[in-house]
Amino acid sequence: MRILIVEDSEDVAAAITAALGRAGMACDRAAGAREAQDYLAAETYDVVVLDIHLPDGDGRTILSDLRRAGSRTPVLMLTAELEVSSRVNALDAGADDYLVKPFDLRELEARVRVLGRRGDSAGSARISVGDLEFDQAARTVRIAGAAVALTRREVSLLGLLVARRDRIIAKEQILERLFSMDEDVGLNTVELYVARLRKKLAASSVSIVTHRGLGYQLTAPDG
Amino acid sequence: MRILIVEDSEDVAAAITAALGRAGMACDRAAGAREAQDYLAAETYDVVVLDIHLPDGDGRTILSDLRRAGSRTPVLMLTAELEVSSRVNALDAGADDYLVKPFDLRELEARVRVLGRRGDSAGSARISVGDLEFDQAARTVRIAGAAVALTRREVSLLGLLVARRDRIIAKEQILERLFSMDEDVGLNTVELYVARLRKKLAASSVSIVTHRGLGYQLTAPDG
DNA sequence: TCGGCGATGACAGGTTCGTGACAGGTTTGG
DNA sequence: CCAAACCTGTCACGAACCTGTCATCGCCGA
Repeated sequence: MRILIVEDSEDVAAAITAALGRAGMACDRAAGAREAQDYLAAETYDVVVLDIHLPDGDGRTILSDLRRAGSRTPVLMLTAELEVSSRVNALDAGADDYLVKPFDLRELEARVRVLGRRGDSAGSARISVGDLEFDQAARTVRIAGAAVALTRREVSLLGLLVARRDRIIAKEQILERLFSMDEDVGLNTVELYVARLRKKLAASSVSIVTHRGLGYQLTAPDG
Repeated sequence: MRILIVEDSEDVAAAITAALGRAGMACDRAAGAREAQDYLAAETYDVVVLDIHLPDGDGRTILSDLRRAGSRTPVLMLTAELEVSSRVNALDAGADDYLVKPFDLRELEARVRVLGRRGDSAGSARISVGDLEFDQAARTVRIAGAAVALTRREVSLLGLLVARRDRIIAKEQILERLFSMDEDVGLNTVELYVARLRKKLAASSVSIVTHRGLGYQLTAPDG
């Protein structure tokens, strides 16, 4: 899951990045309105976390520009004000959700996850494919009921594959969803994690199929 | 378990904090309505103890705001009035329980504990995992029938783990549930208590598994 | 058969955890 | 009221583990 955080405060941005990163989301951070516009033009994000107050502009402007451009990317607004008016403003401008500062990081994480799921058609937090059960919230994986130990990155990768089962995902897409911008990582890394995941899922009925030049695909027999 | 106490009287608040603290609950205190709103926006609580009479507003207002915002956090109201009307008011506004002042602190503790359990899916006050029995009310732990001496913090930690057995709990989550706002404690402390708990539970069949970068998980063989 | 993409073992670096020792604070018991 | 015992949280250091790069080899498709 790829997240853009638009927030001028260094500390707040770092805290959000850390929390979401721990939840397996790849976060890019823009410190201002202009930077945010650039990122949004260059990349596709699953969710945008947008501070309403920015040094070089208003978050609502970014939001309405984004919507005018036809983007439906879910946006969660951060507002410092408690007034009803500002939250009505935010929702009117096209935000999907809002949080009032100061907020609980876990709540932010939960809401971001909810928004991120909106994009996928997969609704539930617990998904089964073949004899494999994937619990997104608990970040646990079971094969025929038996727990499998995965690392953070492996869980993230499996989450991607499970969310788009039977569909082919390009390696570049996986890279983008797994790593943030400032993690300069080679494409080979994706192959590596696919290999590691395959090894750990060897006992399962699902398998990760390679499509040369296209990407990877998670499949289950009869599925 | 994380508790918010909204009470203007210094003495009463201190007494409640002490009593609940002794029972292993991490308590924050808000002296007024405004402060309460801020806390509620910033943190997630397992239970809110809410005085109906506040210097800068009515507790029922806070409550109905909270419910309108979609929160299901259990709320226990404190009321000085004996009339039926006020208790109906409280429950109508969305309170889960109420107590009439003056009240017995032990009764308050018991009711708060009951409300706290509502949030976890774990219904009973006595839970067993493997050969381990955990009694939340008495705060006692037994391994195959033999009592184990745990400190307050150790019991709280174990309670968290037991309530979410088999699920992975992030270290940050544990920290938030174990300590209140004004206890500024490092993440390392969680690791420490996990270590201490492991030592004391060495004789048990359950074990606390570390998932690097993800959190801890309580497991029992065959289950 | 050839070119190139993907798979995989080995490894170094960095991060996260585990744990003993210690100091401050609190409770307990006399 | 004092002292002893105990609970608490910090620090520091070492160990374990995760991560990503490299290099090599296999395998697919043309």
